Amino acid sequence: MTVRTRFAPSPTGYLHVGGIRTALFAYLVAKQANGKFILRLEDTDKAREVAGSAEHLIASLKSLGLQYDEGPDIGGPFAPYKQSDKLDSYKAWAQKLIDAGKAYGDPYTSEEIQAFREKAQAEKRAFRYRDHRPENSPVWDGSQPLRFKSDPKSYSYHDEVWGDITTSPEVVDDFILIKSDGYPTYNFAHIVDDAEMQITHIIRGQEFISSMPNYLALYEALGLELPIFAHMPHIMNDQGNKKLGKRDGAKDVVDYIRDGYLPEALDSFIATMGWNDGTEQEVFTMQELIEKFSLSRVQRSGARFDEKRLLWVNGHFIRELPLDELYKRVEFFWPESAKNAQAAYKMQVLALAQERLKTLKDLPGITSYFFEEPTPDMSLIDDNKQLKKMSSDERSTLLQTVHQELAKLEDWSAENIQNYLNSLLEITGQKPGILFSLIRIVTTWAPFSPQLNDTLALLGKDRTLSRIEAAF
RNA sequence: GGUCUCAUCGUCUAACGGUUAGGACACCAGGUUUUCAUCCUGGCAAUCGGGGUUCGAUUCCCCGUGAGAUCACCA
Repeated sequence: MTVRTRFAPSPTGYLHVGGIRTALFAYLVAKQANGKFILRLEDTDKAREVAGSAEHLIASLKSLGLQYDEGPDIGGPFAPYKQSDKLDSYKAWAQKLIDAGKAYGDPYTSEEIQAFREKAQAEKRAFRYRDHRPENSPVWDGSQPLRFKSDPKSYSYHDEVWGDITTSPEVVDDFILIKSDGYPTYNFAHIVDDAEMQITHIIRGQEFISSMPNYLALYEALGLELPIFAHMPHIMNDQGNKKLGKRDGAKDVVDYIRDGYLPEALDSFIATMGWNDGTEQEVFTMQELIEKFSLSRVQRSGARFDEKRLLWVNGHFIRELPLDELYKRVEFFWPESAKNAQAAYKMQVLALAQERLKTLKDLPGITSYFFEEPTPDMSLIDDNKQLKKMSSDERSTLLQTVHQELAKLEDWSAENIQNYLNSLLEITGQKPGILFSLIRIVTTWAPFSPQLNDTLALLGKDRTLSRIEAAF
């Protein structure tokens, strides 16, 4: 049997790392079994729907390389992949339940139900709809909610990450199958869809565990075979006291891409929050994730989101990238002033910047002086332990000597510059800490830069000399 | 409150009865004749508490404690 997993978000907003992790795991399970990964839009709550979010969800998945095999925009053998397009199908399944006496119309108004709920609360007992189940419910005409007629009993099932779970009878209740607006609830629709779409693994967030008894009751009533269940622990906010949510400022995953994070870094980082392969490997390529991932090694406790670690993983992947590949990735991250620069020159700049990048967005900050004349910042000299001791005259004299000597240099290669720089130490009688720092600062006016000889070589003789001269 | 669940360095985690409790991030120190980064070396740092079971518990059981999820005509 082909493994078929799905990611089934509701189009009510963006996707943060918690949501994308569920999608990633579902993707990995499908791919490692040579199966299919399906995207299904659960848009049954018209009030909460946010315009454009379906497109945004799709873009988010794609930006992390989670390409699905079937989905609302690309179709597939079980189309449509959008719940609002298949209302008739849910009605047909509901009818089976009605015919079997397993579903009935709910005669109460929501105010009445609210009153029941408050009464139960006041009496400090759990509210259950089925305690108020009407004797003779009206024939369901679609204008009232359709409820499932539950049979309180204990259920046992296996969860790939939580193991064997047994539920108690009191949590089974008469939940709503179809709302009075004609749309099915998640509780009903997802079961119908998963069955129709032949989904083999239900991989979703932990918040659904508590509803499992109701789902199990429904599978039973519908005569459906149980798929494999795997509930993912939540990713927690950085205080570790709550599941990560949009209210805590959980970022949209495409914002990470925009901020210069690599998709492969995000995938590796997200996968290793709550999962590891049992070895000491810390980062994984997508290919490795597909090979090594297993639901049974998914952690049961929620992991906290640690941005510092993400930053490290990202830097790691940036350094691993071949230069020409990195060049393609940074296309939109160059400083303004690099716009008209030659590709070959930019490539050389990038080579020096590569190991310094934590995110692609850092690029302008560490390369701008290769493309434009830097603005002198005297605090760099004043704050330097050694340089601040020199008078400006001494500094000026030293720079003039340096200028004079470097002007003689014919072969402006990094290697030759290094040799020459070394002899300059003898000529001037200065310590490297003073001489090299000074040259570095006046040629870049940046708090840090690559190795001096590389920097000067790339800057070229003319620019180097004129920047030194400007600092006399 | 009911139900379900979780608990190892600050953080992410390894250990499925026997280890000096391992790795990584972060942090600190040193090295790579200047800075930043990289890289290398070293350091700091953990089994929530209490009872059992066992020759031996991070690991199994019980009780606490703390934490999370959920209790909608939301998904």
